[in-house]
Amino acid sequence: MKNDSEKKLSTESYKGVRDFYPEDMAIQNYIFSVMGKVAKKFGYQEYGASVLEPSELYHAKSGEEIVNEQTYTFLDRGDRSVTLRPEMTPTVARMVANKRRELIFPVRWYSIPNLFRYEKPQRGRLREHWQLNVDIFGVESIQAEVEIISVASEIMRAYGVKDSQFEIRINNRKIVNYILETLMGLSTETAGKVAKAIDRKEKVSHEVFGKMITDIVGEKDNFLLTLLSSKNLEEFVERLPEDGKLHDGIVEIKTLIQALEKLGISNVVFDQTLMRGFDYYTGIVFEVFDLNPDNRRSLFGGGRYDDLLQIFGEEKVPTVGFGMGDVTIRDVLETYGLIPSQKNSICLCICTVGNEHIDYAQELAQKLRAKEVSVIVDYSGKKVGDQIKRADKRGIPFIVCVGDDEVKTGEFKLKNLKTGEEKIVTEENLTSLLKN
RNA sequence: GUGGCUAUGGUGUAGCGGUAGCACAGAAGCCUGUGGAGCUUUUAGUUCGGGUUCAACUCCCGAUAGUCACCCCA
Repeated sequence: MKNDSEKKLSTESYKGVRDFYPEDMAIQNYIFSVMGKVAKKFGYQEYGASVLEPSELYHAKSGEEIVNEQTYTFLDRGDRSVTLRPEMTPTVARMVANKRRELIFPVRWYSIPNLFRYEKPQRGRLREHWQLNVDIFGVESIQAEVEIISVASEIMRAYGVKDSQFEIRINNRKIVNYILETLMGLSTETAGKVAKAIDRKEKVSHEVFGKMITDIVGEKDNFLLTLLSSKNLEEFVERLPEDGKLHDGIVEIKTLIQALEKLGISNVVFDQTLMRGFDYYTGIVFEVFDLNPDNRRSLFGGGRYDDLLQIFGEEKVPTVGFGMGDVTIRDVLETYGLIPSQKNSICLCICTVGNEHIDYAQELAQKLRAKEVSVIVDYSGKKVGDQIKRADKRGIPFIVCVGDDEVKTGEFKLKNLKTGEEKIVTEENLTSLLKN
């Protein structure tokens, strides 16, 4: 029981998470439905899993720091360490590894899980978000990249974003890794730092970037700096030394660009500074980039990670996939004005004139519902004018009034609240009119 | 995690060391079988906790939340 000294409960949601009121939920559902529709069209099947995973799953792949400081991790009552999933990839890798011998490869799967990270929230970076994950397992050839990038492109188009409004940037981690580790002889750790620096190249000035590299490598490296400043793929290739491994990497990029071009996807560009984080990518990486002049930014991306299932002691399974966050895409759709207005799911409001007809109205409503019409009854007892006003405010397209006359004759005046138009109808043709 | 900025009815906003205004939204009515306008009435607020002061929404400190930059970005 409450008393005056008791503090009122806050109506705010938990820090960093969102409430979805019906209007927001409708948008969220729209965003998800487009994702699902496109993924299914490409033959991807939906899967799901619990938000809870044993913490070890992330220790195996991610660094200790990320697991300890940026996840929701706690002990359950049986002293097991549990983590709210911060990403879906380990989960899906686990699921694939678990059924490795039963699955028919290539496996095409998608999911739209909610993910958690324990971070200081700010705009566009919350503690809970949803992310479409699309992955294809078991394809070694570049066709997997062609397919996955097609899915990504098709989703953007399905939202109504024009090809001219975004571009797909691609790079090949094979080339970068080979240059850093084999040609330059850097340790895996140092190469990682350089990769991260390269990823930031676009954000900092030439001088600062040069200094960043010099600081990590220990001396000024003109070869790397020149290579990274290449304006296009041709220039990049010219500056590369003759080497079979590098050649293979370049061929992959060229093949991919040509194959996508043939599929009508021509907004693909090579970007030697694209890194996509660091850890598990082993080949082609890509990123969908918003070309909006006011707000040029990376929207989402993915790539090839062939070594992932190894943490489960399984042999490698070549995999290509991407993740697409709901917050970013929602922002883009808002910016471009691409969120369709949501239709009210309620089709009819039955207004009651006098309380004695409420039962009749309820029965009528029930008959209409049996025919799949969404209908509510206004049994407030307020004046008809008020009932209509409320129905209109709710965005309900049609009303009928039920009073003495209607009960007697069985005829109703169906009123369209948008146009104000009224039609006299019987109970039978009420359904057919409302279904249109 | 580090630093900056912000916090006023449900929403959006004024204001001042001395009685917190406005607009929209909500409720009631003008109008007991047909709405969208108008008018009238009305509900509702200084994020929380300390401090300075005769007096704090205002100044100071702390907490919380939001936001921006950095860090990180699975």
